[in-house]
Amino acid sequence: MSDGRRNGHYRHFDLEEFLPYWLSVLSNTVSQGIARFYQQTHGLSVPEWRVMAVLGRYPGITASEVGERTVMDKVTVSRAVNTLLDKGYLERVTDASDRRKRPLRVSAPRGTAIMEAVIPYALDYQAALLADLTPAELETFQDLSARLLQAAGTLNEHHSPNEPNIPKPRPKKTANG
Amino acid sequence: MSDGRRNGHYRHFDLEEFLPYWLSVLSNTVSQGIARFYQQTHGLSVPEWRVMAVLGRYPGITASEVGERTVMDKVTVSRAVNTLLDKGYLERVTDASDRRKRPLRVSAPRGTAIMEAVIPYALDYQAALLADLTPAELETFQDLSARLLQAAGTLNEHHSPNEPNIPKPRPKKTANG
DNA sequence: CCATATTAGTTACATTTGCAACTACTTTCA
DNA sequence: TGAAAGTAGTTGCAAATGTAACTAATATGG
Repeated sequence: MSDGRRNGHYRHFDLEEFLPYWLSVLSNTVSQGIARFYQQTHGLSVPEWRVMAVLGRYPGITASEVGERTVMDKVTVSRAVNTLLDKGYLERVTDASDRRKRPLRVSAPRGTAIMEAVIPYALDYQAALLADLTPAELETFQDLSARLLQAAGTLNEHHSPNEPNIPKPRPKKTANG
Repeated sequence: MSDGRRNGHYRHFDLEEFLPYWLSVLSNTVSQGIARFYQQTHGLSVPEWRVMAVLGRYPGITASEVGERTVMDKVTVSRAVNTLLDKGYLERVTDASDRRKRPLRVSAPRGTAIMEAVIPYALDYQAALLADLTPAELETFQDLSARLLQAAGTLNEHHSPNEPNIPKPRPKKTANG
């Protein structure tokens, strides 16, 4: 029974129990607390925070590499990087052997100071979130998440909508449903 | 050790292992496939799809109630509802005993047809995502998610940033990561 | 009853975001 | 070599989103 009907009305469907929906709610709720912190107290947007975080860990990578690691598109990264440069939180040079590449790093005192303020808060926040879970449960959760992510990834490659039935109202990329 | 330092540089921090971040990546990846489907083939945005879904299940509720059930704010709901009315997928009346209230329902042939097309796809997509998990694992995942959501909810109420240290660069609400 | 507060829903404005097109530079290969 | 193709990053424009301010209707309390 995959035709969507059962006695004339459509198959039972509860948004609340629909995986994409409640993952979205969970993600937004979990992100909210920490995001509000670094936004309100340090003026960092989510993309900015992500850029700082990966550059803290991988100094000298380029914007493209930041994008790969953070799953953000290059426009988002570009804008975040430029804002952070303006704020003095990042330094940018030019790769002499390939002048398209602009390696980035967290700047000497200012950028480092921000990270030293935000990271402990982020780790404490995460610890508080996970306080109820045993280490085993956390590991299970990570494992199951990883498997779902894997499944979603392969599904999205192969399982694209067969053919649009409707005037194609302008393709989208965003998601959250 | 919660001061963020260790030998002069900040505490080890991996964005990839940070709960808010990877939940965001998971949520986006999982949502992408199904969202692309109903967007490209039926012209529904994420808020529109959510509105249709809850109205399919709870016919006759108002926009406010839709907002509560979908965790979307009233402006988003209002706009989605008006678009859906324009498209002929919803019907709206006025509550005689309280004329502020405008009960909504999925419209007779057109709205129903959309739902009959999208719901089976959504359920099949979810089934494909979960195909690798045993029923027990799914239940575990739901349980752990629920506990995380609960924890995040209470954290967000009580654990607000103590006091902004910086010129408050324009409060935000959005979150992810 | 009437002033005030509250609730449902919409509108306005400012930001954010995303895709496409663009510039600049490098690689490929004929 | 040098034209074509590819890569790094930016910019322009249009759509989506969020906050606050608004209208309309109802409830409350003196």
